Amino acid sequence: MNEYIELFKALSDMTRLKIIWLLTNIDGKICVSEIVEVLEEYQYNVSRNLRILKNAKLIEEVKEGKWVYYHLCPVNSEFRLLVQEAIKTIPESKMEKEISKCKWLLTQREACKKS
Amino acid sequence: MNEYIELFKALSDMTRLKIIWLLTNIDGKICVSEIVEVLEEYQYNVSRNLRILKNAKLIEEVKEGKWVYYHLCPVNSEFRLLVQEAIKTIPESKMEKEISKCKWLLTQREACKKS
DNA sequence: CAAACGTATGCGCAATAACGCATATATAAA
DNA sequence: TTTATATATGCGTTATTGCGCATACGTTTG
Repeated sequence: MNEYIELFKALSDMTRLKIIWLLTNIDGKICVSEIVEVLEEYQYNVSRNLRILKNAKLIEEVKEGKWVYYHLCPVNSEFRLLVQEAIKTIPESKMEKEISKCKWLLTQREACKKS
Repeated sequence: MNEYIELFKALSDMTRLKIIWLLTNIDGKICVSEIVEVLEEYQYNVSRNLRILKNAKLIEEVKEGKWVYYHLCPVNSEFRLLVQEAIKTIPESKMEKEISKCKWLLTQREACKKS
């Protein structure tokens, strides 16, 4: 049972749920400093919560130079799939400020690559 | 967002998840003393956790004489539906002892009514 | 190599949650 | 009306979690 408890515990924190919600909705990867800016949260808190999400096997990290990108783990069970679908139903209106800021950030990121 | 957090928090405790799992799987109501016997947990802990589940709007109570029966709340959102489906996928093997004992108890309850 | 940038983490404190115990309340049975 | 049964809850203690701060670590850039 502990895996389920750990998953629910990981999701029962505002910062962490927002991170997972972001990753679910942008359907891609995002790095620590981007999350920091999007959520307006201290870097050390974001890092710590990312670790908790990683331990709960919700996200995985990919290092790219001095950046660490995080993305959702591939779903490996019906249980996880349904929970992820549930999170997907959380309406954008509850996260409005964050998601718009995030989309802008991702645009910026693309712009950087091109220049 | 707080409603989602509260729901996940309610589910991130072993006793509470077991209670919800039981209610989901027996698809009916169950009273406090039955849960106490099934989960082999102190009565006051069961009562307290039932209150937390009730506050999270996961369960409702129905008083019948000196007994208080609890059952799942009717689902009122896509989110809640998916979470409930997720819990349904938690295999019986993880709760084997509890569910068999529970089924026996419910049989006993029926037998009591008839006699 | 030094400085700058991005990320992670150890430490200590404060808030919260869990739990054991005793007891209160409510209903039913004797 | 006393007693027994079922459930709930206040109190104090302990365990867990979250967070701010300082700082360490790793990579890149100058």
